Amino acid sequence: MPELPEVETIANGVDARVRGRSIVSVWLGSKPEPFRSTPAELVKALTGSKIEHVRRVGKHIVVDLTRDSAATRRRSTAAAGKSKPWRGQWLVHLGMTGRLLVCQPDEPVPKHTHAILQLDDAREVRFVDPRRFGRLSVLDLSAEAAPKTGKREKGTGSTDKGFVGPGQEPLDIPVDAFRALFRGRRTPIKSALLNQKLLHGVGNIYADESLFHAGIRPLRQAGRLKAEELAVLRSAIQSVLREAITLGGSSVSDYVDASGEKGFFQLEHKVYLRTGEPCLVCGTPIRRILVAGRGTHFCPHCQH
DNA sequence: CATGTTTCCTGACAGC
DNA sequence: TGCTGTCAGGAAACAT
Repeated sequence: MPELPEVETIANGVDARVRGRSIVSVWLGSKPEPFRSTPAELVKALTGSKIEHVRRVGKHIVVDLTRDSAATRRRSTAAAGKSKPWRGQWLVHLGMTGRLLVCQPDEPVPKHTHAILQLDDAREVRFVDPRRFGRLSVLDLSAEAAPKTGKREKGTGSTDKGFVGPGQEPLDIPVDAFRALFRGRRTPIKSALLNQKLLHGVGNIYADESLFHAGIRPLRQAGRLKAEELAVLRSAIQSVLREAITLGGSSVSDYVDASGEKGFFQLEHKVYLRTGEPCLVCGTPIRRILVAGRGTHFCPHCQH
């Protein structure tokens, strides 16, 4: 399942392949689940737009778009010659099984393809998602300034600067801010790590792996961890995520990057999906419990 | 507000 | 072989 390292790998791969290209046409499938914006809004924002940049924010892929206002919009009544380009963003969340692929047009279109963007060099960006937990949406950043109150960002973290995600970036957060996230929380630290409104980007695999590296049990109350333990946990999260990015992510399930390549971090997993197998540090069998409805793996000897 | 529980989906896999 | 039942899990909706 795509978490921060997988999304980063995919976003970088797509960026390298399509940056600077324009979207000629858009096809959307008939299943409604993947569309967080309406199909009309998606088509309107994407068609004719230029892809300026593809990057990761939390677990989202953010595609920055521009379009010359003069070219496609009705002639602006005000300032005739010098209209600013329209700006928008395409947000892609891959959910559990989503893929964002850059393909040649003659490659067969797999089942569960929900969106195809045709580029000006004839290649296609395809969104494929069998389980349909993924989500596509668009933001109109040019319109953002005018509507004052009313539609706030409602936790999705969109501002006039565009999408900033629901929480803090695990790789950037200072240690004091990291500690503050968990202050007073009674929920298990594993649950808190999965809460995207606190840190965004960490999912089930990297929560378990980080807690193992930090030597902290997943059921410890988040607000009762010592300052030193939280500092260690933050470092563990960052080193695990960076290592995973370096290796191209974890290919469990059917994850592949933008060109269909698998990652290799799954070979480095110390606890995830190793239930009953010996801990690689002490040999104690890895235990599996359920926390926040998620399979949770830990070493009862190494983690306290 | 904080926290826990249910729901959405399909593919994979166990068991018969 | 092929059917049925179970399960996984991100995030939002819903319940407490």
